Amino acid sequence: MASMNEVAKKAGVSVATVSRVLNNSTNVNDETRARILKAIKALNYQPSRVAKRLRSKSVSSNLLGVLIPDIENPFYVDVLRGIEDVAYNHNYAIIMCNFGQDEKKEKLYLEILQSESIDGLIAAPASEDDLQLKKMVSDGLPVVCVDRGLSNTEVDLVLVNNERGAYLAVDHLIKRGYKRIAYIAGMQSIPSSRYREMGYKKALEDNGMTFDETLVRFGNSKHQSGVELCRELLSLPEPPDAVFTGNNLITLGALETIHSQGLKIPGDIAIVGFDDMYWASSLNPPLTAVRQPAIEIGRRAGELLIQRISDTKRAPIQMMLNVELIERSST
Amino acid sequence: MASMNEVAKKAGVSVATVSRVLNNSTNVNDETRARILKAIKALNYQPSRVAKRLRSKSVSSNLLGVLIPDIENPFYVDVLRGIEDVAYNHNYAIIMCNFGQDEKKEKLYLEILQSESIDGLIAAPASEDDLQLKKMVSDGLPVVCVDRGLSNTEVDLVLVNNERGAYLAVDHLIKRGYKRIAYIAGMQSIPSSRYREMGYKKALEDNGMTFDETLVRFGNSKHQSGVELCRELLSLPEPPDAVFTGNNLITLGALETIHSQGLKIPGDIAIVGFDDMYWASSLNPPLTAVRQPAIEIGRRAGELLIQRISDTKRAPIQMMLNVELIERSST
DNA sequence: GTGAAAGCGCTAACAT
DNA sequence: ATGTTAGCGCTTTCAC
Repeated sequence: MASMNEVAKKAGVSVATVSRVLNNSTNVNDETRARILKAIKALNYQPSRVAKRLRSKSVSSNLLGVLIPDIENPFYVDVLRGIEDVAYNHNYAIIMCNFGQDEKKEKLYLEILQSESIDGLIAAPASEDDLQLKKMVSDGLPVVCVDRGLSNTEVDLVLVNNERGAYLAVDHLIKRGYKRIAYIAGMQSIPSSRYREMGYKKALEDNGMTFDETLVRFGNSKHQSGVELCRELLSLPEPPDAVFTGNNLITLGALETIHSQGLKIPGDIAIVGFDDMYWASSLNPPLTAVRQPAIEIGRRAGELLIQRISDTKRAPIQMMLNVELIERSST
Repeated sequence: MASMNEVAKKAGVSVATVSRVLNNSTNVNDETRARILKAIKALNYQPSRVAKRLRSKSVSSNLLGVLIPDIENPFYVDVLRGIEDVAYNHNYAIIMCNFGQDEKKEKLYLEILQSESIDGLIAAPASEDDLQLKKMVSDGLPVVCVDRGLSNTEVDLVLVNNERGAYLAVDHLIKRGYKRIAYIAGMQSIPSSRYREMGYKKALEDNGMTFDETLVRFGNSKHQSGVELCRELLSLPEPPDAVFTGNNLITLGALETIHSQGLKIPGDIAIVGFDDMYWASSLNPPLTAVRQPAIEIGRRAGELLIQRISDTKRAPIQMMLNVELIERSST
């Protein structure tokens, strides 16, 4: 890789001038610029983003960090796509860190990200009380959270009205006549799991139904937890007649259990999941689900971040996007 | 962020010594080391990976690039997870670039990756003739390809026997009595699409069936192409009685079309897809599919890459992993 | 066993 | 309009 020095030599100018044509581009003779451009072309020169980043924290070095809990979850894949969309348009590269719901891994990744001198970070932290992340925020790193925020810390945040989404799902189930509605939740430490629980309870309450705590189970947000918790629920003396699942992966897991037991949906048991998938209509049966606009969440987060990078002072904003219930045939 | 200089000052030594305890760790007085370690702790010091990278190409700076065609495709997500697994274990961070089957985007990403001074790259290039990537390889960047290689260029490559996978699928269909078997392929420029076509043809031939070119359609490897090409096929004067789909996304798209037309699977039409998904048993109907060990592909590629980084000379190796046909109920 | 100093590729004063 | 130079944080000779 040719360096700026070589370009300068070839064009018979100093590195400063080369840097000028590459950046501000003001104040440089047309003829000189042409010569430099020619040298750049000839040497196939590409500026080193690394040197640039090392040199100045002040100037944007075009690197973003993305920290997500589980790349297996299609929801986060979509969020990622949204982010990537805007990153690409602004010439940012992305360091992607998937911590797989593992806090130790998250910690290491946060360190790496910091050590890489990223310009900004989009994160869905494992916990609201993540000290390390909080510190990075207070140290001035531009951060925007998605899906979950940080307690007692002002950060940009984009998410969805989780309580409302759950309410929609459970209320729908009740209106269809289901009486024993279970909730298979994700990790209890994740705020969205708890907001969804609130929506679940509220729907029960508003419809004059009593809350039965044996019907709600928290897991680890992964596929396998859906499989197992659903199995537990079904083997209850008085099993549920409907289940509301806390995310994509759990839904798929629960479906697996239900099918393996030869149960009919919705004849024997109904199901509505949090998180829609475009192929949900090809599931058996077509799945009724609460849809979050995942790609848009990612896009908004990306825009917010890029904006914050250039304006560190702006007050943190919190965007709550709409959810909707997509009714298909599983209820 | 504290710098090495500050640590040195605090410990009353020179940066060289600090660097020593951080790296080789040879030849440094125990008492001095203790003092330095203490200073590091006190300042919460973390070495800058950026400075390290800038300083020496010789020493590993722990950054890997991953270039994939489509993060929406669960196959690549799994490959990515495999890579990430081994990267994490070796303290490498990953710059993830998803070019979405767009060659222009791929080009830009390749430039960025180079400019970031990555230690190595895992790529599934858009084309076998990717000049830019070939150049990076010949310039000495450690590269391992997954899913698709590079023509006339020696690179490590890990993939699957695509021809065999397709053969398995189509032969299975024929043995079940299907007569008009269509193939909805991905992009024709992707080698795997063509190898799968070869397997398709071979199975036909081995079973004494004639090849009908109206039954094979190439698309862009995305979901929508599955939807549309399946629709075209179904509206043929003499529609197929079975379809073999070229990847995950296409399968889901085809399923969507079949369901929307109210057709029964496998009564009206059978389907077997390339690429299995763990939730394929929850599809309607449970899908028969050719399984590639995606996570393992990623893991192997990661190992190969890390190995190559430390030994640039080793002869390129090509790993072909096994595929298997998972029979469920869609045929 | 430890320090001084050069230099990786770049930007940003400051000079001219 | 262009050049000189310091310095970002680190590794690595070469001295001592």
